[in-house]
Amino acid sequence: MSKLKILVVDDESRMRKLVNDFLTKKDYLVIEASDGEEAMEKFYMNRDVALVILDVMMPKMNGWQVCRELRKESKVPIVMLTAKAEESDELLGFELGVDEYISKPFSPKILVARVDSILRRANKIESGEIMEAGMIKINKSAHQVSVENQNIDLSYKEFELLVYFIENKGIALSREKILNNVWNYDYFGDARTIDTHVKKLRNKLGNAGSYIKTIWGMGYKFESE
Amino acid sequence: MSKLKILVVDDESRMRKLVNDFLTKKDYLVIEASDGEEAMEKFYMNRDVALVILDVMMPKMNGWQVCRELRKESKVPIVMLTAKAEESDELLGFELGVDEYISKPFSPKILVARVDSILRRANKIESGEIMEAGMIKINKSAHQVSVENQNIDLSYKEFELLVYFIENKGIALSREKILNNVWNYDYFGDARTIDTHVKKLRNKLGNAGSYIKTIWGMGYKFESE
DNA sequence: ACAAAATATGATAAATTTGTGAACAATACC
DNA sequence: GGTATTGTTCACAAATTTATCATATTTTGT
Repeated sequence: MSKLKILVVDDESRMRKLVNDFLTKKDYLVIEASDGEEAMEKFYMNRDVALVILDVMMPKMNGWQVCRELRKESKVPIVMLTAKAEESDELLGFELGVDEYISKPFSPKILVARVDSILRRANKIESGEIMEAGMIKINKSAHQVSVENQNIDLSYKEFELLVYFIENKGIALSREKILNNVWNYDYFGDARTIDTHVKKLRNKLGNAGSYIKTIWGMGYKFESE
Repeated sequence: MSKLKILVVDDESRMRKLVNDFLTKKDYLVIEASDGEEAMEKFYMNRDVALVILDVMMPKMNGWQVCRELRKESKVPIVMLTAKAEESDELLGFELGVDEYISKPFSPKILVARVDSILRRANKIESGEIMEAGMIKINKSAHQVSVENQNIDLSYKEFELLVYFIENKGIALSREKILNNVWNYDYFGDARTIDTHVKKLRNKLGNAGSYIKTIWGMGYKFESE
């Protein structure tokens, strides 16, 4: 399996280097950004980022803002680094969907341990990596999908699309958003191509096809209940 | 959706009660156990436990042992409570597959926030902010509306209109204003169109339909009381 | 109570959006 | 190079939403 990408955002280069070193030692691939804007750019360019480490105090766009922006686009796990351990800050963080909250100064070992823990929990690391949604089971590493324990064949794009749907279940997804995430962000094709893929996917999924709901005038939504 | 079960394991009944109270307030169903053996028993009896909160220091079987036992059986998220904040302990915890590590004394609010966060991540909790107005609940990201906990289907325009009303509740809105905000600003149609949409909305909202008040000679106003 | 004005309602027409099948293009596979 | 598979585009039918209009009902001012 290829290395997992981690995006480290901090304005202090010393801090970035420290974190980078420890994570690299643990065989992660680290991408750095020195401010919020750069972070968002790098994130768009690296859609397969597995986790983001975010400093709260930064110029231009602070950590909370970056967090909010990221959450509009993605469920990627977020670890916040903060100087002061204010309880209200921490609560705000959890509301925004922060996954972990580490106050400076921290032990790099702990940081790495928490990163490991989050990624393990997010099933990004090894562990068969099986996603379930209703009667659909997906083995991501084996690129295998089953419905009611019956294996089905999906093409590459169909598979990607289904995974994206399931990773964002319960969320209404516009065609634009789907294009940006499942296709490359610089894809300029017709958004209606999604319709065709959805049709095929629904067909191949059989009974589970109805999990993909059409939201008229808006896009699609996956719901397994 | 039914309540999520949380198993709280601690030998101090005072602590159990404290945690229990806060979690119950947040609408979780709490099961208590006062030592490791009882914890395992209760866990076997309640296979649908969504999360375990575990004190480290306990007689008979300490927290680490319980953790190990649980991990043999299940991937249920585990939160460890510990008196001392020893780094080595924490590292051991992560190795054992502990999801979160909170050192005493802790703020109950933080505990609840972390529990929420873990369950949200585990996809047990529907994510996304929810707007409420009287008996109406709106999950904007899911593009879903419920009245008295019963989901209802709204068309795109109806949804937009309702959101606009609720975002401006208590404020009298002229037709012109509504057109400019819910329709495109360059829409030159009949303002009477709104009447029709309001009618449909009131209809679909059922009992909550009366929240949309007519202000004669002026427009409409949303009020949920 | 009555007329005038405004809103509610129901039916219907118009406009949009989506589903679908087929053609075409790109890519991977022998 | 040829063939099979996958991905994209397009056109048209089907589905759904939205706008319009005529009519009924309600409100207001006198």
